[in-house]
Amino acid sequence: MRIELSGKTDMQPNIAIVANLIGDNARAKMLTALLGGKALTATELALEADIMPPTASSHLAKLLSGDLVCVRKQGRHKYFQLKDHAVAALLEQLLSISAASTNVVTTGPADSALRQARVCYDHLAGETAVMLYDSLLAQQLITEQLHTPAITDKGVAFFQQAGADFSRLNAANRPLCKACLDWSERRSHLAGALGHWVLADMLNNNWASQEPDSRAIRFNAKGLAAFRRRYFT
Amino acid sequence: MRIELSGKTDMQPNIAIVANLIGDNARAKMLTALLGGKALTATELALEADIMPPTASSHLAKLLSGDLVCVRKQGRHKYFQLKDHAVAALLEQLLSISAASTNVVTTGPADSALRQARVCYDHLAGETAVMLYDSLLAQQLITEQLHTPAITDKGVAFFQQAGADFSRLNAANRPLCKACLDWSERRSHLAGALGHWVLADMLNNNWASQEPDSRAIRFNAKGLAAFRRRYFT
DNA sequence: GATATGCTTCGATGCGCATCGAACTAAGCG
DNA sequence: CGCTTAGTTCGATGCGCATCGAAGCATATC
Repeated sequence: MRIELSGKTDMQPNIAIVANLIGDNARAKMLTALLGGKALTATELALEADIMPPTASSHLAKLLSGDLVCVRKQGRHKYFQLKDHAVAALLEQLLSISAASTNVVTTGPADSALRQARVCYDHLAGETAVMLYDSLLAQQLITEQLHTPAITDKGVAFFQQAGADFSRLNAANRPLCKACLDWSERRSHLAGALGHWVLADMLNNNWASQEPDSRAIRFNAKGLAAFRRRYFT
Repeated sequence: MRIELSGKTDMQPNIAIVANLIGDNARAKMLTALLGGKALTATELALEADIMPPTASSHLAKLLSGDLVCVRKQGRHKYFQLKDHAVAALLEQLLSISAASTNVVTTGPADSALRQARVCYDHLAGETAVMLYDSLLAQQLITEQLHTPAITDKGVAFFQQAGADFSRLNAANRPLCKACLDWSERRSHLAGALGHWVLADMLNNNWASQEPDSRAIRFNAKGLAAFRRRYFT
């Protein structure tokens, strides 16, 4: 019969609470693994910290309630990442003091084609998709808040000129813009109706094709040029 | 004599060790007390942390071996202070995160005084310090690149005229100019040997004084005028 | 010397919490 | 509708460590 964290009676320095969260060996390993910027699943983090899944789960729950990490659910996976830049900065400070060596996690398969571009459900994923997402953000064709993207007026004009029919896109019973967490890059790429349109469009234009028996997308030379010309300033 | 901590065989993240040191709330209280910049004796720290001297002694031994504090012996007194600026910066980072997480209302007068001007280890922090930093930049007494400040020739002349002895400042085993991130303002202020000199100078001139049992700095009327006259065009 | 004060070491105690196995829920796959 | 995999909850266990009283040093003052 314990009082949960919400009922912390004494206003003790929360600095101790935060530090104590990082102060556990297993949790520290998880956090340093997350410092790479990539989102990792609970089991990957368990592996990284050399502990069993139940233990990891308990630790992650604490890190969540301590606002050091956040989580994005996707299917039966839960991807964890550092809450914000302040947490990352804090960890870097700690590292600079303790001068520790970090072991980096290697994510994703060795298949470089898959890594570069592939189909994710109905939209483009992989390194190319992540770069695309970043470029759309940089050109302010979309904006992002709390990992949820939205199209801008400028973006609507841009995609209309490219041939997108927003009356149909909006009619679809699904969000127009959605962020999907990339399997190999562990970063956001564009999903939703608009993400689907981008993929369908590039396939229709014969800029690229899907390899048989694979999710890999292979650009042809002319198509890659056209793709770049359109989306990368 | 124990060699436990010194004999950490595993190259596991020392980050956990350091964080764990801060993670105990008695130790956290001591460290935040030391963030005030004053060297404190073991018993004062025990009082600060609300523990008995034996407990404090044990904690201080750990903080020492963890290189978070250092000690100066004088007679039968032992004065403790934070080891270096990195430790102070780390603590401020922690404060900024834990302050954000709990975000209890309370913008009381005590808080606003702290927000305005306070001691950060050995230099001035808070709104006033941030404004000072900006003013020094605007007058080109210092320059900044990638968040690392440096003094200009004009700045050297300025501070020399104000009474600073650069032969001594440079002799100190620490950088002359350093940027410290302010937790309340989220912007840089001046640290390093020069930052220390500025604080020491204004205290010596009786422009301001440090409130007892607090990190807050309170200007008197004449001092504030003098401070403005010197640093703000 | 004697006495007081600052600090540390020692030993005993007890709470906190990290850990894991087993059982359970959730989400795909066929 | 089973089968597989991801993740969580639960209960039991045990180690770590913060804590304090009492005694031991050390350094002062008289």
